[in-house]
Amino acid sequence: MPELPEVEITKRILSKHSVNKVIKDIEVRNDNLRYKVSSDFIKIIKGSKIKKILRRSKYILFYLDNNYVVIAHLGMSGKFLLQLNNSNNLLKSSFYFDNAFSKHDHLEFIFSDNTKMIYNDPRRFGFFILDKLSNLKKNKFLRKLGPEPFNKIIQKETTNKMLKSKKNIKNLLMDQTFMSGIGNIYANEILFASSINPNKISSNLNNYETQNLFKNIKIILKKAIKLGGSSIKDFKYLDGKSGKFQNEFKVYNKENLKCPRKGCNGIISRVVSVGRATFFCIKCQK
DNA sequence: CCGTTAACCTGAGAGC
DNA sequence: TGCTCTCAGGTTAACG
Repeated sequence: MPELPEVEITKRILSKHSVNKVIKDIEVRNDNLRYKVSSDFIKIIKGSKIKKILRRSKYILFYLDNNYVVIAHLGMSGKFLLQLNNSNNLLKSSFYFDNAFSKHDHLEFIFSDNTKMIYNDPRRFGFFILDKLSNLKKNKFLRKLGPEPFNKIIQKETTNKMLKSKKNIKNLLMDQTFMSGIGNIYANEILFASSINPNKISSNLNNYETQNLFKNIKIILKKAIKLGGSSIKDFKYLDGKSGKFQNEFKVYNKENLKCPRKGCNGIISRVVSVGRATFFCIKCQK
């Protein structure tokens, strides 16, 4: 489902409702996620309190008071639902399908105040693993992640890496070891904003293009977070509201439409690169 | 080491 | 209606 902005929004909403709650019990309805939910998952978590929830790249980290951290990834279709005490309805506090499929509610975290946090994931590409707080930096998944896009001090180092890469720039942006958090939608939108052709080989970018690209990475992601992320298909969040950034898409899913750039009357093309739909204007993205 | 491909999985929508 | 086909916000093992 989600890229950095959507995961950030999910994290914020979960933080608001689940921090400082004690996990009374966990019901694992289906442990067959991308990685099998470990057999001691319940044992270790049960009775602990969620101290804080952070995001790293597209991962959500639940810091427990027993020195363990739950590392969750939402894959393509994962989402959280919250069931609050004072309501019979699920608070639509994360991305969900309107006709939520209870058959894909795989994990249910039951808090001591009887509110619930449910993990729903039709495609089951998401996963939950546990690690000790002291081991977090060495964690198999977290250790290979590239820097967060908002990290100011890494730009020089990242630029050097970019100028050495023979990958095309779109695939590089989506490479989580290069920089973490950008997925298919935002890679397309960032490159349009930067007037760079997604097929351009990274090492061929000039100084202006790299500077401009870094600037637009921050602008686009910040704007997306501000607008509550992108809700495509019928994903919604927070009391049934949708994210609003999908209304700002310039090229994603805009095949054959007119290029929205002022003065450019090109047509948006769709090509497939590394198995992912790539949208761009051949006229103004060089 | 590097870059690309296939695979993991379910559901929606298009076309017949 | 129902079948088949394609596509979907991600990651990674395996391959050349």
